[in-house]
Amino acid sequence: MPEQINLLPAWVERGVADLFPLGKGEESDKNLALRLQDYSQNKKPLRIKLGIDPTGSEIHLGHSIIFRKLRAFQDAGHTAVLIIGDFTARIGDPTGKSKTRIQLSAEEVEQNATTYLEQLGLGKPSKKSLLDFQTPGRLEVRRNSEWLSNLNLLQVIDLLSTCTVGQMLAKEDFGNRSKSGVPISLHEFLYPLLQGYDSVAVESDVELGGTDQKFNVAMGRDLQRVFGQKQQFGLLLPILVGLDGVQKMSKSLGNTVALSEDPLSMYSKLEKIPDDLVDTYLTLLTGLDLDNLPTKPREKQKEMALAITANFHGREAAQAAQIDAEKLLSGSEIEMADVPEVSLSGVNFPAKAFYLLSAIGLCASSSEARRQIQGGGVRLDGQKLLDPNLVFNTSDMLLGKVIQLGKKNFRRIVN
RNA sequence: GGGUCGGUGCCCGAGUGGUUAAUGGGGGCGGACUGUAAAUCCGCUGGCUCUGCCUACGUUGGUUCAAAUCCAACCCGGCCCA
Repeated sequence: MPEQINLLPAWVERGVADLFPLGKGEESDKNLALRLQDYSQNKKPLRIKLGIDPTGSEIHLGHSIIFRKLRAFQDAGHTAVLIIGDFTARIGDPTGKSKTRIQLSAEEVEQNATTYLEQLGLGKPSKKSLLDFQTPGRLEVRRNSEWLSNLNLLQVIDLLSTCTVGQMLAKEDFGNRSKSGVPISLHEFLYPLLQGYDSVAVESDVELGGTDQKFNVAMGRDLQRVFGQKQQFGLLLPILVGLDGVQKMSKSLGNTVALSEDPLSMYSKLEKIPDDLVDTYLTLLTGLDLDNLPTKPREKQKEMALAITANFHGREAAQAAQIDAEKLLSGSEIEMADVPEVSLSGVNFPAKAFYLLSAIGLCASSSEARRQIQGGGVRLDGQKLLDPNLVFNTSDMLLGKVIQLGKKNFRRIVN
C-alpha cells in the first residue's frame, strides 16, 4: 500500500485490498488517517457504512471478513451503520452477475433480514458475536426503504442525471455484459445510484465493501459531493476465495463455510483448503501474527483451521474438533462429541440403505444415495456400506452409530 | 414495430424423426494415492424405499405407429433496421 496507509492503525490496515481516496495532504477529506484523528480530538465517532442485501439467508466466512472489519471500527469507538438493503434487494445488485438477478418479494426480504441479524449476533453478548450489538452508540441498523421508498420520480431523474451511460458501461459487469450480448435491464442501472444515495442518507464517513463494490462505493462519494456533503472513504476488502481455491466463496457455488456450521465440519473443511489459500485465510479471518507461525505447511494449516473455528465456537470446541478430525483421517474408531446428530423420526422402517441416506439428508436424493453407496463412499461406523438395498428393519440397529459420506460429511444417528 | 438468428440436463455445447436420460467438455461427488490439498488414475453425475416406474431438450397444442428433432401459435433473448 502507498505511504498513507502506514499512518493508519494496524486494525484498519490488516487485509485491506483498496482504500480511496489516498490523499497524502492535510485535508481530512482525502486522508483517512486525518479523518480518524478528528475522532480522537473531538470524540465524534465516524460513521462506518456497510450495506447488506438480505438476499441469502446464510452468512459464511466470505461475508465475515467485512463484518470483522466493521467490528474493528466499532471496537475503536466508531458507529457501524448497517444498512439492510430491503429496498435495493428488490432490484438486485447486478455486481458480479452474468445475468439479471431475480427480484425478491418483500416478505422474503424481511425474513432474510431477520436471520441475517441473528447470525451477526443480535441478542448475544458482544464477546461472542460478530458485531457489537450491545455497546450504546456503536451500531445503527437502518433499512434503505426508509428513504428510498419516498423518492419521487423527479428525484429519481435527478439521480439518474448525475451519471452518464458511458460511466455506467465503464462498470466492469455492465461492460462485459454489454459486449458479450447478455441482456442488461434498465432498472439495473439504478442500483449503483441507489446504493450511492444510501451514503447520502446516512452521511457516512467510510463505506466498507468487497473489491467488487468499488464502482458502487465510488458512486456514493460522487453523490455526496452532489448533495454538498463531506465525502466518504471507500475501504475495500478482498473477496474471499472459496474452498475450491478458485472461485469466490459463494453459497451457490457450494464452496463455503457457513458460520452456523458445527465445529467439526468447519475445521474439516478448513484443514483441506488448497495450500495457496492458507496465508490469505490467516490474514483475513484470524488475528494471528503471521510471522510467528509453524513453517511446516500442514502444521500452519491446522493452526489456521483451529483459529478460525475458535472464532465462532470457542477454543475448546475447536480443539475437540481438531482431535476428532484427526481420528477421522486416520480412520480410527469414531468417538466424536461434535458430530451433528440426525433424527430418525422422519424415517419409515423397514428402510433400505439408499433410502435412509436421502431420508436423513446426507444425500440430496435417493438416486444419488444409491450411486454413492455403489461408489464406495458411504460408511457406517467406519465400515464401508456397499449394498444400497441393505435393509434395516428397525431403528435400533442404527442408533448411536455414525454414518459417513466421503471424508467430510458425517451424522450421528439419534432417535 | 420490422428483419434475422437462437432458446437442450448445474454450466458450455453436440444432436435435426426411430435402440438408450440424450455425444463431448467443464464443474461437482465418490474411490485410490498424498502432509489435508494439488497433480495423476478410476467410477458416478434427472427423480422415485428402484429388479421396475415416472419426468425431461423455452411454453402450449398439432402431425406421426414414433418427435429434442416436422408444423402452428405463444413466451423469452441476441444482432441489424426504425
